[in-house]
Amino acid sequence: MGLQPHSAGCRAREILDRVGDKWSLQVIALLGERTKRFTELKREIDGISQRMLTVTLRGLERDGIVTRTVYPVMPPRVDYSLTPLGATLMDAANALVSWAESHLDQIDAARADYDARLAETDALKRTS
Amino acid sequence: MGLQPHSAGCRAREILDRVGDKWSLQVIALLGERTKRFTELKREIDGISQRMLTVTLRGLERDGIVTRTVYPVMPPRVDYSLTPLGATLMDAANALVSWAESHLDQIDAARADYDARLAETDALKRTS
DNA sequence: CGGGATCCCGTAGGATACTG
DNA sequence: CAGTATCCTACGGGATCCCG
Repeated sequence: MGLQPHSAGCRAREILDRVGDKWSLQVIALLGERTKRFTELKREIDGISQRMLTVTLRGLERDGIVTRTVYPVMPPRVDYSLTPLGATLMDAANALVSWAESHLDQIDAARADYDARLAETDALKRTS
Repeated sequence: MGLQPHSAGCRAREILDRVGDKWSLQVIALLGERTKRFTELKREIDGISQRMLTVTLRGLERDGIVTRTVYPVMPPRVDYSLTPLGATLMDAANALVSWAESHLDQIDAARADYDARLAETDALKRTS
């Protein structure tokens, strides 16, 4: 189970192909709170275009992660919510988010360190 | 903690920016087995170009997730291995991989269902 | 309001050739 | 062996306009 040699690559790929894009996890997170409308999501996700919100929601709906409910009224009203499957996905994603919250500072430190060493190396090259 | 409303979006983004790319998780998975050489990784990761393996490894090294050890011999020899930080990331990623293993069939089913309904709807349109 | 249709661009990433 | 250097293309995704 888990990150195994042979199967891991492809399985990990498959899931990242679905939720590894720019917006899916944010949509899932917000729908995890409660059912929301299109405009509500758009307002809460900073920087998303309506096109990408539509595309993202369609993809999640197709994968059975969110449900889409259309009310035939004027003006139109569409509700989105997480399916049970979507809820389990959100739980799994939490592990990564938690990891991020507790280790991102270490990554930032490692980066700064790496960049500093690199700059130093480059400086030596220019001297020679 | 976890996938929370406001912080979730950005935190989730930050981690996906680092491991959400096409190859990082596979590299991490393989280095989780043991220390490996460049060519070894290239041989085991199907479809990766040497350019992308280099780029991926550099990024992971910069983020403190893998270490790079160069032996000054001819021909060159470079070993890569997971850092402790990288090991914790691998553990976290396992949650997603496990989820994938147990739910990907549900997603495939949902997709087939969605596509079938869509084709049906389109057929009706063409009739009218 | 909740999209669909177009146009457009930046960039991730593949193929290939060269090097210490 | 383990890269680096170019070149080039596919596609994710933004901006804009239109429509029921």
